[in-house]
Amino acid sequence: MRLAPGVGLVYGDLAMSELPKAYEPTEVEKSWYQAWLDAKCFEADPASEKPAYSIVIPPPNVTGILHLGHVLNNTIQDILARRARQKGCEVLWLPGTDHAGIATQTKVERQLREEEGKTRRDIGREAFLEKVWEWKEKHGGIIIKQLKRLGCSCDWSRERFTMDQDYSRWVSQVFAELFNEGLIYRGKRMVNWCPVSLTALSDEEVIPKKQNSKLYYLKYELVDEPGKYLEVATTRPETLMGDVAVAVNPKDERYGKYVGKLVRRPFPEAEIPVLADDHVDPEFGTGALKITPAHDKADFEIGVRHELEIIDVFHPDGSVNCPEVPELDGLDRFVARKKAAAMLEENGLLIKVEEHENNVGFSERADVPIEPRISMQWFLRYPETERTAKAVATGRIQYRPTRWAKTHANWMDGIQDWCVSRQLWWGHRIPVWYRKEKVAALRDAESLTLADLEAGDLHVSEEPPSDPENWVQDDDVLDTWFSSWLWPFATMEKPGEESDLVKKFYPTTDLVTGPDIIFFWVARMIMAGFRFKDELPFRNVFFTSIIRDIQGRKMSKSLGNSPDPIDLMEKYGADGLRFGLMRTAPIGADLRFDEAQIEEGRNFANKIYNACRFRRMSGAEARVDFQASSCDHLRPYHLDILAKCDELAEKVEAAFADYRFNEVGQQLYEFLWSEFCDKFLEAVKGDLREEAEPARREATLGVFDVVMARYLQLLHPYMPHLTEELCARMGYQAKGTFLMEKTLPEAGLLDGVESAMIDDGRGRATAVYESAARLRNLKAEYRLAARKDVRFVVRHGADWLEAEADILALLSGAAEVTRAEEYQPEQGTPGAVTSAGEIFMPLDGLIDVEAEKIRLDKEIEKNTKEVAKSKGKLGNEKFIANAKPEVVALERQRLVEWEGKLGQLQKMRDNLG
RNA sequence: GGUCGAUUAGCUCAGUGGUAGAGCGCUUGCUUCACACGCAAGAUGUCACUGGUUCAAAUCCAGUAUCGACCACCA
Repeated sequence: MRLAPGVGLVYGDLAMSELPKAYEPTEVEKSWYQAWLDAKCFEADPASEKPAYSIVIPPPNVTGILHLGHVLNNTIQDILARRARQKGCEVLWLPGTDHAGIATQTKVERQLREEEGKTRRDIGREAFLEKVWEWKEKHGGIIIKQLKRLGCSCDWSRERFTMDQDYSRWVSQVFAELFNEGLIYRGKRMVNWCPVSLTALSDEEVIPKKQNSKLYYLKYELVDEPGKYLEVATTRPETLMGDVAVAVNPKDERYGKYVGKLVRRPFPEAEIPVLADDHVDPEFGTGALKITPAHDKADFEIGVRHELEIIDVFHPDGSVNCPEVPELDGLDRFVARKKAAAMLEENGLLIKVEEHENNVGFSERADVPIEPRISMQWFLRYPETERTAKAVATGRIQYRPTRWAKTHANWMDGIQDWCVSRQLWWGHRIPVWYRKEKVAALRDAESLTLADLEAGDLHVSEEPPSDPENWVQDDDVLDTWFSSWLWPFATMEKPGEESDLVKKFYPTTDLVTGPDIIFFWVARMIMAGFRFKDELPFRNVFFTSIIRDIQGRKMSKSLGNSPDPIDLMEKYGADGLRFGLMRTAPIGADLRFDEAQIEEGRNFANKIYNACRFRRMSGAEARVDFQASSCDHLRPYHLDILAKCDELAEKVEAAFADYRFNEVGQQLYEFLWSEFCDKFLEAVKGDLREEAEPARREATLGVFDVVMARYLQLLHPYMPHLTEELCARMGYQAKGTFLMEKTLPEAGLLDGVESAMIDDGRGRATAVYESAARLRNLKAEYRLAARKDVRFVVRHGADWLEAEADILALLSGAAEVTRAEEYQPEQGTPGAVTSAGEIFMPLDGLIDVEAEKIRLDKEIEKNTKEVAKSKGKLGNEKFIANAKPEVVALERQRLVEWEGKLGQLQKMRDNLG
């Protein structure tokens, strides 16, 4: 049965008291999400008068599936968005997905291989791209659906994709603009080449990994002095065919005499020079370095300095390309390594092999060692680096935690040009066309310049040439991040027109993302924002924790240690998952995921649900108009919980202001469980019975409702579905309206109530709660915890004792609590000194006098220690002089309490003889 | 090698000068008319180590150890 949104959404006409004992989130969550969508609650109105609040989602890979990192990240964004709505903002949370060049293409290629046994080249560019689009249509919606399941309040009417037509136009236009400015250029450079994906990669896509390698010591014969050798050490003997020199440090006295001489490269045989270069470390290996400019970044630079030849000995796929050495030609580079070493050994040129740990750069996607390789690529010299560095350094863009600003600064400091071209097909094709008859020359040109453009041989623009038959487009596509860096504004408007959306919502307010993509994305977005909108793209960046497994390992598919969030949601509810994760997620440190945390979230949802269920058993009509200031029957427990609720609102506000999401969660948890349920509800339980005095009953129902209604609103950003459900079901929210759209009132629940009355009530409530705990403890010590017939007798009781005696009895599980100032306890009667008075538990001889003596002695000892400690402090002149006045006052008060209690305990003890 | 971070109960984590905390787990007792996804009571800590500053340090400073991240790398 599906009713109108607002009331009885899921459980139909069942009264709350007839509901299942345990909260069942699944259906509730789905129904409310649909109700919000139907009512267009998430849609942003650029024409709104309200202050703007905006976030753009870090777009997940279009074919990706939800993992815990997404859950954490998007829950935080949803909390921010929902909280902003409650604070009266017009909220735009703009969602979308990223085409994720290599990742997606790799998946489709794998499918093609598995299903049809073909490669992308077999079917051609056009057919392949069709397949990718098909794949995107089929799998692209998954992560979006999963985000909806989580409860994300994104404006789905504005969902974007980095390969949408308008978005693509932005990418091309930006490319053309930067080319015209000379910031984008084409050149033959040493790049990180992935031999599996067959494309160049940016430095950021290379992951250094520690490897146990071998260091081969080999020797080159001196041409002039046959029989004499120069020894070198290398981890890569398979590149030997590309060696064009041996380098030594100019300061190295051992080798000075060899500089300028020739040595013999064994295969293919050649004479190569020995030269001096500062880069060489005399301490490492033999102090002599073989130079392979084609396959090592440092060697390449040495090669440039000494004008050496570049000999590429690999095919793009990493196999050896060296017909002169048929033994190695065609072998995979790792096979060739062993073979080359064996060949050296046969010739007596291998001296020794040592175990050696070194760092090898791996391709992020394909997870194989990258091959440094010379190739023709497009590069970008970053724009606006100074403004970007400054904006972060000065805090104009606020990084949280702030220490990431330093990481940002370090990267900006040593920033290298960005290789933006990829030899892939899935992505934004580089918007460069070569005139047909000149294409060969232009493609091989060492550089392309504006002169080529002016000569009409080159076309660089977001618009294809009008006479396409005369042109050939560049084969490469752009790095995925070359589109992502435009995300904050390219999602909001078409190129060349300022949209209402941008006017209202740009720059965005908060960005929530992982610190692992500061370089990939965050820093680049700032540069793009400055360059193309002349404005920073966001004001705050909140970096989330990285989620690890319980052993501290990164979550990864291959380890199988990454729980499926959908399973967790089915088991614990989306709200349970959200709350459990948020309550423990540390700010600024890694999070070790433990499913027990999520279970806690579910249990918490159940607790709230049951508190409401309990309330509903006492009548369906909600007292939403209840005013504490005009109620004559407020009891201490009412005042206490109302005050705590107001305090909660303040604490939550303060924690939100600092983005301390775990603290918000903790405060919400403690209030409901420890204060509201354990104390308040237990104290006023009797008032909810039908036979209770009507005025008391009304007051308690009223207080319950206003506190719960306010509480649910405060909790809403964390547990949106549950709170919406309960507000509807409890009648706190009028039919057809939504909690999620309700503004958070500024007024406190106790506004208008005299503060003296509040203080008096809270004092009593606190005394009752504390005393009850002390009495329960006393009962438990005498193994009477379960007995309900215990009577307590109070001496020197507080003046309000009679008024609260029934509650004290209820909370301590006693038959009654009575005042008797002249009471003389029998020898051995256990007792406790509490803020409500000296309370005895007469047991008519059941108690062992000696046992009670021991118990009291222990307590006296403890109190004596505290008194001594406190006296020591207060007797210290420097403490009095230096400590804050309130600290001293607190200490004085404490001492008085300890001393009073100690005296009373002492008297009790004396009575026992 | 450089930078940054972490080290608090068996576990996951709060706590940032002034009485060591939460949840889970553990022990004991409760089928108490909201909740066993629960209630009550309890045990468990040289706050990594060594110095220093201070009347007072888990908290501030310096150093040490261990773990981790990032950056740069010696082939």
